[in-house]
Amino acid sequence: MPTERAVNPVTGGSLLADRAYEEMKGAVLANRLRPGDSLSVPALAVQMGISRSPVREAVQRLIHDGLATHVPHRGAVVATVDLEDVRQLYTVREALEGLAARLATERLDATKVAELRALLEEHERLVASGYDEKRHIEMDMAYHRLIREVAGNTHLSAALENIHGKAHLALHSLWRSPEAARLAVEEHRRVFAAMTAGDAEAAERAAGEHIRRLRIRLSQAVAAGPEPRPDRSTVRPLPEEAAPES
Amino acid sequence: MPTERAVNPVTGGSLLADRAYEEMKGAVLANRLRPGDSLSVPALAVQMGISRSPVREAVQRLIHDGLATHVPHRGAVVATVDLEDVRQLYTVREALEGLAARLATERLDATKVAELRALLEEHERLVASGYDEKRHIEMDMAYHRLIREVAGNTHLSAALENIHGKAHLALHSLWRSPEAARLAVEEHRRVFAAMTAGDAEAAERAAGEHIRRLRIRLSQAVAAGPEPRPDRSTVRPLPEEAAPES
DNA sequence: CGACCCTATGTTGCATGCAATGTTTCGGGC
DNA sequence: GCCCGAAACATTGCATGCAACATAGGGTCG
Repeated sequence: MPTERAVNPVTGGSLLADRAYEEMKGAVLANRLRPGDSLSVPALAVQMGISRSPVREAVQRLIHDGLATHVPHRGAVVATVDLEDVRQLYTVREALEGLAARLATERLDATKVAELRALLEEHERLVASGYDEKRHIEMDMAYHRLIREVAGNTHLSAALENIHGKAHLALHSLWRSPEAARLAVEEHRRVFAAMTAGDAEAAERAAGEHIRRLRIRLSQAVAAGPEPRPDRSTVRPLPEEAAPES
Repeated sequence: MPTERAVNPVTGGSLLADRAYEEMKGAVLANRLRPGDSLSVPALAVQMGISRSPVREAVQRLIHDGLATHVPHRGAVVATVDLEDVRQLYTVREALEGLAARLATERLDATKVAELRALLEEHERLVASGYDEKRHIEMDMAYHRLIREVAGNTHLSAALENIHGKAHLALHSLWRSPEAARLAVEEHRRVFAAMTAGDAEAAERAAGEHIRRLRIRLSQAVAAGPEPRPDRSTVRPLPEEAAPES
């Protein structure tokens, strides 16, 4: 008995399944739900006050995205990414980001250059003025997103977006570092330079190099000592950002 | 009231949703369902003698795979791929197949070399002895599949598999050619040579080149005169391979 | 003859019931 | 105290009902 039904503005925007998906995905990417946490369809349905159908759909999408795995009779669990996964993920990402940078270089126009520069400079200011994990990640993602948008290849974008999601998940459980943020921006700057110089080959190399270095730094950090990860397996209420109880 | 229920051997093998998905995917890839054909959930459910739930799930997976698109209140339709899609698809595929070839080269062992050689030679025999569209496509897919299997990168495989599906769909609606089959095998042979020589860089280049040439040949063929494609939009019974009515 | 409204039809997304199946736990026997 | 069996429990996948909504088609009125 839903108190009120979300209206469907034709282009499925606020369908329950979508909202459930977005909410859960957000929780996973924001590390509010951690690898190993169980995703019980019935429990989540009750929590969100909706039926199991849309929740089931959302969970299946998460699984399809590689953000969760399906454990036969124990509900789905948030995916656990190990170091090998990360290596593989970044190997693919290296090739794809390189390609994106090359394509983007060939399609760059003044408007996009300005947007890229603005993003980059804001990111540089951010990193220079202390370390804000959340903001850094946002800026980083925005930068890469803009590049693949400029590249203008639907299928490349889709593939990259998948990789990004999983990579993001990996970062959460394995690593975080202020120093890395600085290096990331520096490397972004290098890709930007090659792109605005119109050198597609160099842009491709720089972008690939950026991801490769990311992978190496990540491996080293993990080898040195992985983040402690408290193991929990029970369902908790989705930790809200700040939720007035209704 | 299903006459009999498919048993679930834990590792979801013969679930109704899976079977529906496989059946529909097969129909699309085999061109029995063509771009533009409508996929009505209720109709398909009746056809297969199951309820709408698993069918709905299957259709959503197809959409997620890019093999179908969602038209708001008219049911889903088999995706239509135009030339631009193909170009984009093959651009990405070029990078990924190249990467796969490089990785595979680094992990090759005697067993895999033998398997590759066997596949290749069978393919050469096939092409030399006339043209069998179906068999050619099978061999081609098997070859690429084996390479990405040897490459041993889960996420790369997943990405490539997606691309493959859509590319396959594109080939059906746009193109077929005996000459192309010959060239494909020849280029496969070149990749194989580089791989067995242990030259990962050359393998990557050869694989990329293979896909790039494919893309070019495809574009030219389409420009010269696309295959006639009868437009149909009604739901027909899934054309069975050879179906005794029950 | 054309524009318009109104109904019939088809699709969609959600809720819910249910049987099969696997897991976990708890109690009893050794 | 430990092992084994059984029942309670949770999850799963499928079937089905249903109300909202959109489109198409036809009949009517101007």
